[in-house]
Amino acid sequence: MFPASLSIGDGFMSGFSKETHFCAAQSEANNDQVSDYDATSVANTEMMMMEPSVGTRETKKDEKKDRRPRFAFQTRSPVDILDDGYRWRKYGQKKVKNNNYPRSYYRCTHQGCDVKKQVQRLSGDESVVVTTYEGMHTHHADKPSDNFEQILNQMQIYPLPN
DNA sequence: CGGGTTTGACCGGCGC
DNA sequence: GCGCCGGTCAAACCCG
Repeated sequence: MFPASLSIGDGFMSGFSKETHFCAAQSEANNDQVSDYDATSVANTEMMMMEPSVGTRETKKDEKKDRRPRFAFQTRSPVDILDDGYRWRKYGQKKVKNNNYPRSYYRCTHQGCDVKKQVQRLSGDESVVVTTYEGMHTHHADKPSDNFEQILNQMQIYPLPN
């Protein structure tokens, strides 16, 4: 399972700084009570979270504010839209190199919350969806809590430098 | 009508 | 400087 994640690694990390750390964890989203969305047909989720790239690029005039946490996790799911309890507005879709499938860009619609995420499906393995979160939510999800939200919450407690 | 998607244009960084 | 590449804008469009 992880050879796969490595191969896609340089694929979807192309937009990130080269030396972004990331460690891996596994979680199993078992959903006995399916609520109202069929995006819960998630078999298992291999997630890796990356630390906010520390001091890697100071090329421009010292931008100290741009270090926002980024998490990426990949999910084996037939659908692209993983409903995590937040409301997203799509603001772009691009085809990236080395991938037949487009990458979608979403932004959190909550006011004052500029969390972004991008969703990309693997070209080699179309059953895997890579979701990348960028930034922290300044509010609570408006959907009732499920596995997803709890996972995200735990991830976002992670310490920030500064 | 209000909010979310679609889609090509636009833009900035980077490598040559 | 130019062109590629990834990310964003925004106008049109869609849909409840």
